[in-house]
Amino acid sequence: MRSKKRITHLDVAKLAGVSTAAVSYVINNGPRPTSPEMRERVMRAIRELDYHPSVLARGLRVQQTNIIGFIAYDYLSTKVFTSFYNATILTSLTMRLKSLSHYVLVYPMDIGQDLGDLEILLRSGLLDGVVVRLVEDSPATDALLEMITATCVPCVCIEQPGAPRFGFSAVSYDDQGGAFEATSYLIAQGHRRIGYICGDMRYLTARTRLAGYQRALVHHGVAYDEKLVCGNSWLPSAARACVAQMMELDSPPTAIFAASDSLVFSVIEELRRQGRRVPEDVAVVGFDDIELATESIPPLTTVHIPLVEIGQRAVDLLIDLIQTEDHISAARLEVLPVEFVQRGTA
Amino acid sequence: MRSKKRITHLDVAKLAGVSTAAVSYVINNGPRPTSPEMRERVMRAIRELDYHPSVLARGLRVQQTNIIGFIAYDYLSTKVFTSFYNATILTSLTMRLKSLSHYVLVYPMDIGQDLGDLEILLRSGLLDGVVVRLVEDSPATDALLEMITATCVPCVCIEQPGAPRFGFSAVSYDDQGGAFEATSYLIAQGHRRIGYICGDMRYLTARTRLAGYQRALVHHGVAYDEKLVCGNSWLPSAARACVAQMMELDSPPTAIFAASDSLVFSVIEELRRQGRRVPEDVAVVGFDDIELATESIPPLTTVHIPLVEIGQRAVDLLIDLIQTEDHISAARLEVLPVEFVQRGTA
DNA sequence: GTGAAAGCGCTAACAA
DNA sequence: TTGTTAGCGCTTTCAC
Repeated sequence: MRSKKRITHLDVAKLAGVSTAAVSYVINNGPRPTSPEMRERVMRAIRELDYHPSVLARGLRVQQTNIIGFIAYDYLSTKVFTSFYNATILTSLTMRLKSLSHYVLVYPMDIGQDLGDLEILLRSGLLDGVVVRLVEDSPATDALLEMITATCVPCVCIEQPGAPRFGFSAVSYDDQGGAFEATSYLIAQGHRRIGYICGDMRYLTARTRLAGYQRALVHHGVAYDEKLVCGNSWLPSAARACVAQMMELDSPPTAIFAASDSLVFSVIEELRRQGRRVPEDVAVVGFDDIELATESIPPLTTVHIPLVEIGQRAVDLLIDLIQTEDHISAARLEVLPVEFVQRGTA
Repeated sequence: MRSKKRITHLDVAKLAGVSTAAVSYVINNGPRPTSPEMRERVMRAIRELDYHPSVLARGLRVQQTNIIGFIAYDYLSTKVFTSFYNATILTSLTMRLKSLSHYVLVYPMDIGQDLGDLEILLRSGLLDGVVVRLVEDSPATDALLEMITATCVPCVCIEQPGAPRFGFSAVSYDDQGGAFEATSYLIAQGHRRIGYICGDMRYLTARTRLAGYQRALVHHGVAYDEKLVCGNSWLPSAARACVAQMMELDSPPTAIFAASDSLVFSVIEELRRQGRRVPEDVAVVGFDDIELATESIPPLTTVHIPLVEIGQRAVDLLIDLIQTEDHISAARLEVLPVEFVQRGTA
């Protein structure tokens, strides 16, 4: 890198006794054919010198770096990667991109934060494209999307599609369908008093799941009781408080549907503290299917989100977008199905 | 990026009626002084054209990209970012580097995996430096460090220092001291039968904490009983099994020290399942001080690891290393203190 | 089939 | 004080 003089393709060319162009053709398998014999000479020289091309020089020349940005746009950027969603998606993106010889540059950002720094990055030419995880649809998010549009950097949204007018491709999952199915399951089990623990309602996902819950009630003719809907946070304390409150109702719930698995753990904890058994006294269903869901006793009945597949699809769409030169390929909105997983808590 | 022609410093120079060099001097505040008047003209042209420099071109020229790699070298790279440690460190690194106008490129890697791809990256000139999180000290890790050394890319290790012969700077924390203190605390509370739930013993940290536990016993003259040491996994099921087993001993533990907070949750769960109260019947202490530690009831007594500070220090050391041109500045081994936090479980 | 050379956008040494 | 220009290392058009 430093100190040592860098080996360039010129060194390789000299040693192999060919032109620099030839070296390039060999390395890239084109765009011009090369004789096997020259090929061999070049390869040997490369090995001998331990030559490694400079991405910078190549990038400058071809205007492409094979680096993709992951923009995690969330309320608390300091917690961004400790969140199950972002961590799982980041992992999935990284793996998929690695298999395509691409790298991932992470860029956490607070919702509402100044967009200037990100714009500098996007306009710097460092990134071939970005995937941005969206969690809501406020004006701040619109502003972000607006800015990205202006930079002309290929972009795919994840989890929440941006406003349609931006025309970005997006891959999300069937949040409402999952909530509908989970609730329907509980109804089918004979439950008529079903509590719903909302997550932080600033998140679109929390609202969509609530909508699915409500739609299921209506669909099956079960009365909606707002006393059975509670919470506005992803924190354990909030879930416990909600449970405590609900169970004091004259007609307490016989089942509880929580907007996330981590919420469910607290729900169960509080239920047990009150001496109630899960699922015998109160059935519980979660959402997410986090890793620990199968580890708990009993294992969680929940809704599986295909986060890994989401990351993979996002990568595929993005790479596609980048390759179709006039990247005006129609925006694709993919909504992956979720899967209700019946395990031990309901 | 594409489609639109890129605005270059030449455009700016023309519009401002100055030389391209002048543009560079203004943008970089040097290395030559510029008259305020010209400065103003250039700045205006930049704004007018909405000019953004190309990192690629700049990088090629100055051999510096302001991109740092984060190599997460662990057993299961597919789980890498869902781990509390990596996620927290990544966040900390990213934030610190952002404040220094640097970017982070993530590179998860399985222990023992082929090093070829990483070498290509390191030799590509894309990265100014790397911080690598180490969790053990096997030959595989040595091989990794060997390779990094050969590439001459500035490197700082995190959590575990590499073998001294590589001479890398490292920032870790006082694992053994923390375990010693936690155990000593329990002894001071009058406990003489203290169980220890090991994590996955392939991790150096699991072994070091065990050593701290043992040292504390010896130091305070408490008998060591190997029947009180159990486990070889970070999974909840393992912790529960250990607790179940220990509590059946003729002389069961009155306190349990677990190698991680997540383990503690399972310990408590199992204890409660057996109808025992925490901390009245059995005191419990964890390690890590994860976010949920304060959210549980009762809140966890645990050992706080300054992961955020570790990330920051690593960044500072690395940036320092990069800037001291002849980066042969002596390796610095920093061991940050941990903090025993007495809360509700012991 | 192969080589020479232009140029990607920038910085900094050299001139003036 | 400011302008000119030679590269950084690579790809690819153009000429042979």
